[in-house]
Amino acid sequence: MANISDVAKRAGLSVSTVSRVINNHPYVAEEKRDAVLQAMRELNYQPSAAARQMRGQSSKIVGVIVPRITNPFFSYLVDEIQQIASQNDFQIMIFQSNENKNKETSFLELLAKKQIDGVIMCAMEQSEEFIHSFTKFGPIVLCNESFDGGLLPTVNLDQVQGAYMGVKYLLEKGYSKIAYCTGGLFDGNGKDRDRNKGFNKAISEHGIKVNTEWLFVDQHTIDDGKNIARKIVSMEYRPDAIFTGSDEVAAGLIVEAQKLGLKIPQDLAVIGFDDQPLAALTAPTITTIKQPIQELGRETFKLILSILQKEKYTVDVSKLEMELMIRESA
Amino acid sequence: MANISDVAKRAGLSVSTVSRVINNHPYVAEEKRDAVLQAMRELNYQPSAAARQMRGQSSKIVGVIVPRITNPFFSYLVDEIQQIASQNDFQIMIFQSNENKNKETSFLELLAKKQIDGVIMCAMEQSEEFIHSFTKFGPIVLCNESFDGGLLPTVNLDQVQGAYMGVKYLLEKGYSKIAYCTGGLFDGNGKDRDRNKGFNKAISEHGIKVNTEWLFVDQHTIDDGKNIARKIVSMEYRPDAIFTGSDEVAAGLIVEAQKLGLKIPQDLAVIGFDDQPLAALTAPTITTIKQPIQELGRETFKLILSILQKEKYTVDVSKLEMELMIRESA
DNA sequence: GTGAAAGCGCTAACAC
DNA sequence: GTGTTAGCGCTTTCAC
Repeated sequence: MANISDVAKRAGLSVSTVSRVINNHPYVAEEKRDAVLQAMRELNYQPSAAARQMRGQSSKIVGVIVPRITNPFFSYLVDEIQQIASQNDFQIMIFQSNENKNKETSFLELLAKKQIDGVIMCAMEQSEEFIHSFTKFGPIVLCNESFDGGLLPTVNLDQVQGAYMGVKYLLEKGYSKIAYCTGGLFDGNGKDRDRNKGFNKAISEHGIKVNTEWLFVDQHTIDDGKNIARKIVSMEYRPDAIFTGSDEVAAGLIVEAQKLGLKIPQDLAVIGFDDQPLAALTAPTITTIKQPIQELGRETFKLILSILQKEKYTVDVSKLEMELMIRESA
Repeated sequence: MANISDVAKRAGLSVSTVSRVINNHPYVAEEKRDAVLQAMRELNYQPSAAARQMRGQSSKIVGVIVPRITNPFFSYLVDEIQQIASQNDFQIMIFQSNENKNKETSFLELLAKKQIDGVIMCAMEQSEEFIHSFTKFGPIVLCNESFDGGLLPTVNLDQVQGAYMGVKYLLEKGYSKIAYCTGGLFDGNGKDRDRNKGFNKAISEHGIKVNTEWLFVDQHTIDDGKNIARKIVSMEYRPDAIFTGSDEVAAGLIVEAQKLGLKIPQDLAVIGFDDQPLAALTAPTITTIKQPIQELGRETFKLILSILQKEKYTVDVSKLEMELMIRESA
């Protein structure tokens, strides 16, 4: 593999001139620039990323941490981030934390090792302080997640509004015995606390109370949804609607509930979250909250890019609105 | 950020000794090793990946090219590859070719730039010779795709058998007017040629002929499936079953065909491919061919790892069997 | 067993 | 405008 001095020799010039050409520096005579370009072509020269990194401290790679890439929300998000990164001449390195603290840490260490320039976190396991301590090695931006401390730059969708919108829709349609299901816990901190807030807001505005028996926490999968269906069917006093916080859970719930004799939405209205493709494929199709994934990905990447380039960038929040997709399940 | 000589100074030893410790070389006195380890800890030292790469020529990153990560088949495959890579202390870099030759090329160039050690290709756009020309920079392994030339090491599932299995099942159930849908073209070369072969084999063994009107090529998405449903409904002479080669296409087809008044499977039996989660969520649920994605990912990574480490590895083909998942749509 | 020193390929002062 | 050269942080001979 040819290196920079091979090119210099071939072009009859010095390595610095070659370097200038590679890096698009001004003040190189047109003809010499051409000579260098020609030599590069002839030798099939590719600058070594490793060497450049070592000098320039930049790898042109941004890391992206997701809980699991097989979750369509994240695969679409990663898709979007990758597209815009590639437009900006960056590669992305995807990492699945699998909700495991140590895995997350080992990935953050790539920042310290200078293998990546920055990290976009779409999931966090460690504490805010711990994660923040890695910012001395490079920028870390949170995507669709946040810490209360506000130590880290964040691009967030309005989850309060998302949940509020869905629950309010149910209430306005006349449902009043609303069950609620979340991927997190039903408390004031932790994951999905904003959605909890939105749910509570809609409920209390309507002057009704939360029935704690109808609260399902830490629910994520299709199978979780099926389990919920079984539980609901076995209840004496049943909810007439459920806000699930996940299309997968909603799908499993719908399939199983119908198998057990419930009519959707007559006996039980169901609202999902994300507007995944499957939401339009079940029978009945799923009414759901659509998150602006594309804009979320774009804004997040633009934000980290601006930090990397030491520019200022203000996230355009107006693009990040949730949308209620009304279908058949509610 | 501390570097190797900071560590050396702190430990009162030379950089070479530190380097030996980092790389687990023998012949380092126990106490000195401990001193080094201690100094590393105290300084919070992380060896610079860039510098190591430049010397050692290895980045511990394997690239993976997929057409699109949002396709569940590929997100599950990538998931699996990532898990096993991480067990072997490798990172993976995912790249979406989006069926675009230039994008593919720009990724292969990362090999030349030594940014990645090897490439797993789950999709190919350029010619076999062109891709093969990059192997002088590092190993390239094909995953679930192949070229006829056999220039590149490949891990393949038996697609002939997969399609044969599905079509034969339809024939044995008494369907005889079989439509066929493929993501590639219906020819002897190109993508999905093996599935075509399997389809032809089953059909001709049964002594029937292919009706070219019932052939749908280049079909991938849910919407494609819906279109096919409309076309079939508008036909005077309709097929009574269809092998789709994709769960997404099958799902779209099922939803739309029912909307148009067809009964599935009575009027039209449908077989998908992949056994994606959605196959169990539609009504009726989808009979489909399950590919051993996990094993495919594992074997592919093991193969490229063995080449990287200059060891011999023979792919265990017995693990790579397709499976017919019988549900309701056929 | 350990250390000194020569690079790996590149960039960026600095000198001309 | 262009060339010379000193490192970036690391590994690896080669002496000792």
